[in-house]
Amino acid sequence: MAKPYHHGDLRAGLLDAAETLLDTEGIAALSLRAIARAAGVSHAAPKHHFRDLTGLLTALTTIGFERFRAALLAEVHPEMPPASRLRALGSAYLGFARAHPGLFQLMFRSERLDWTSPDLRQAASAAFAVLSDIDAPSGASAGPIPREGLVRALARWSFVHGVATLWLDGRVAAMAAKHQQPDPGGIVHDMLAWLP
Amino acid sequence: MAKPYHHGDLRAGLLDAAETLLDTEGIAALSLRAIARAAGVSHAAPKHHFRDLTGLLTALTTIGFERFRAALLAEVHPEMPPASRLRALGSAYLGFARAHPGLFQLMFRSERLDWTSPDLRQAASAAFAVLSDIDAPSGASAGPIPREGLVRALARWSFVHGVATLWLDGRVAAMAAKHQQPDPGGIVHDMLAWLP
DNA sequence: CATTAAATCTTTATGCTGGAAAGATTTGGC
DNA sequence: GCCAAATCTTTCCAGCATAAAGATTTAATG
Repeated sequence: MAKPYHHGDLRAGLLDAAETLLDTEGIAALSLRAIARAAGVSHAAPKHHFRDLTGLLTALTTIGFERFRAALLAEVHPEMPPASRLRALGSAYLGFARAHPGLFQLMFRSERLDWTSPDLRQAASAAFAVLSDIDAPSGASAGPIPREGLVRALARWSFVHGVATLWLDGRVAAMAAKHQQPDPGGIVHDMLAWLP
Repeated sequence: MAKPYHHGDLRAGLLDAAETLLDTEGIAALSLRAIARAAGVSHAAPKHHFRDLTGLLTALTTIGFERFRAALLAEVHPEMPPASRLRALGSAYLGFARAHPGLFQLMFRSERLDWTSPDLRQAASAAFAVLSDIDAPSGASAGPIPREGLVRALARWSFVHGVATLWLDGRVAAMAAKHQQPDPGGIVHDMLAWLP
């Protein structure tokens, strides 16, 4: 039996291939042609499912934000005291960044995303809501937060995000080496004590 | 008088052209050919001054880190009380990111840099030293910092860097809009109060 | 000053990329 | 069974990075 003309579920196949490629070869290897090759189709086939490379990466990133949100929610439980919730959330944020560095880069530092996509916006917004709703985790995210709370939430987010970014970029390791500290991972863990 | 065969100082000309292109067209427009065109030479001319595009961008980024360091040092004065120094430094960090977003992106989120370059490493290290030396600004950066201080310094750095990153990416504005707050810049400013 | 070596820039070529257009094949509605 | 739509391939164009070879200018040496 030769390869059938129709793939079956090329859309999912392309997203799968893209993620595998992202994990194995890194973000720079994410070309439309390479993804199509990995999925076993011609380089023009993706056109019918995604407008262009940006469209494909935007879809993949949307999935990434959904997984990110799930990873955060999995670590936060309503019965936890607020301080523990905060620590758990920060730890989950860093854990996701470390477990899926390629996806994390795509989500936060890619210039090839279409941020006008409603799906992407919604997924990203839902993930970030987990962070800002930490003081009221009982689904009270209906109304807008007052300015003070927003500033606090953004400060927390900035801190954890900064840690994740500098860590993934190897700055923490470089700094630790420079000051003769052997355990960058432990340092990152200790940094969470400074979470606002 | 026709265009002379030799440029005179093509190395500086290319770096100039690259920075102009970065400021006007954004980081995505930084192709070797576009830079060469802007400098008025053939696309193979840069080869003699930089090994490849990575080499050129690495040199430009090195300059960026030197300017970054100068911008930080310009705002910090020994006679300031430590708390003021900290605030001033954070403010200068954000100010640089806002004033030179393209350069900032190149410095912190580009995959096309050669981090084995001694020049780049030295420039980056010197810039970061301004941040970690804040508690002892009198040039006492000779020896390594103890672990506690390193964690604290990295925490501060992570926070400011996270703020800058989320700000430049438009997340602060998006979050502010979602919660009906009109002034993202003011929010960013207020976030600095949470600096560890 | 003349000659030669080195430095600098251009031309040419290869192979990758994204994207558009047109053709081939299969599926599904009628 | 037939036609339209969906899906995939082939072909084509332009831009990119990089390498190699050639042209031109500068500099060094005698």
